[in-house]
Amino acid sequence: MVEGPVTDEAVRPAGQVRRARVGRILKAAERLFAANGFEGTTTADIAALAKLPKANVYYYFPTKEKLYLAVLDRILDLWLGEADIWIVPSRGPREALTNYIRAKIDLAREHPEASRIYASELLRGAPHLTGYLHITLRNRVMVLGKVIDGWVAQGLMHPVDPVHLLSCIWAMTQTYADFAVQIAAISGKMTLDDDVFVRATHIVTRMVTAAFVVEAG
Amino acid sequence: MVEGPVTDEAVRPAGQVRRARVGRILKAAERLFAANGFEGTTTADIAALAKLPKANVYYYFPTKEKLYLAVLDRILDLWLGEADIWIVPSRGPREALTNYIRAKIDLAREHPEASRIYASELLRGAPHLTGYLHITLRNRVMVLGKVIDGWVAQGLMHPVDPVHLLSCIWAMTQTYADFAVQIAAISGKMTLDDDVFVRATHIVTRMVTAAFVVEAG
DNA sequence: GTCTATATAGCGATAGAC
DNA sequence: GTCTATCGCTATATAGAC
Repeated sequence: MVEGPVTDEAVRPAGQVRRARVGRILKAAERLFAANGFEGTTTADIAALAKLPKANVYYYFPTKEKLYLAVLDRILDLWLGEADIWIVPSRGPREALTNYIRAKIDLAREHPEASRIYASELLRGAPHLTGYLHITLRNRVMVLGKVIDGWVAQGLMHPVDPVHLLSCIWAMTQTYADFAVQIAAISGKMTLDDDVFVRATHIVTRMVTAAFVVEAG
Repeated sequence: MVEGPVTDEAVRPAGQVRRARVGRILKAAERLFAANGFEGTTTADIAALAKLPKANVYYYFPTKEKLYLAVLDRILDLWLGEADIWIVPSRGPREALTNYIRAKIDLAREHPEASRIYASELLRGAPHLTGYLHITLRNRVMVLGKVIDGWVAQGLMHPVDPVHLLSCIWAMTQTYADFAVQIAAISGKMTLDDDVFVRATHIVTRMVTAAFVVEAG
């Protein structure tokens, strides 16, 4: 209470070290959880990849599970990010869906490890995502569904169940992250290159628009 | 060497016990690996679910990994099973793809745990499936691709890269097994009922045929 | 062939020096 | 705030009785 700035000056430099190390730990954890799953990853591995002593990891994250939840939180922020902004009534369904699909494919290409952790969580029955799935995501789907229903009512789209349409779009776009090794194998490639993502964007867009977007004119 | 049937009679009943127990172990292991992953499943859990002492599991399967590989082998047999028979030149693409998609959705509904174990394996980079992916599956895709290319050459289909078409079909059909909890959550259901699978079959078929099958007449 | 009892290793987590 | 050394537990795997 004596001097205001004291605590600030004492805390801020330490806070920067903290931020940097927490960031390193989260990044290492994301890589390893994506590659090996929760139980398949050891805290020693995470510490080694982050180039920190193991006990230091426990200083910032009291348990392995808390660390995992922190990783998951960042992923949900990504997931709830930009793509949805395209689905608004003012755009036609063709433009909206085209851009939405492009955004989702970009996400799969730029954050494949995030996608894999999310997929792992769903495969296991999503024990840490019940609130997210039943409240946050469900509300999002209902909002997007209203927009789609509106286009249907205007005769711009053929009738379609938004839940299934969105599930299929997510499945197709995320498969290029989650199952990349299978797609690479059947393509005879070692890894997915830009060409694959360009073609993926086209084919997914084509399937969705051909099936549900009413021809103009 | 004294009597021929002796060994037969001595061995066959034992062999039947063996088959029954091995079957119980494999079934329990499949359930648990699907729910918890390889590292998340303990041999004690498997033994308990199979209602056998733990050491008995080790009698039939020398290591946990060998047991996992046995489970995986059964899944690959399922995966390489019936669906592909629909993709033959003599049928038109509409009939072929419609039945192929129906078969894949049926597989997802009837064997969701198998699908989840396979998905887990791909997520981890498929360390146990390199031969399957690069040889067996790749050959299958090349055979199916030839049929599709043939339909394109005949003007029955619009040009399409078979690798992407198949990847998208697999993604959409398997998502109803792998990510069932997400689809249930956004639908406001506790579990996926028959209605969901019927709609799924329709929407996936519609997307594929609308985009790539040339209109008859 | 079957099962109990146990060896051994590796992991999550912590105590305590600095 | 940071790190070394270590604890306690759990899980795979086995030895050996029946």
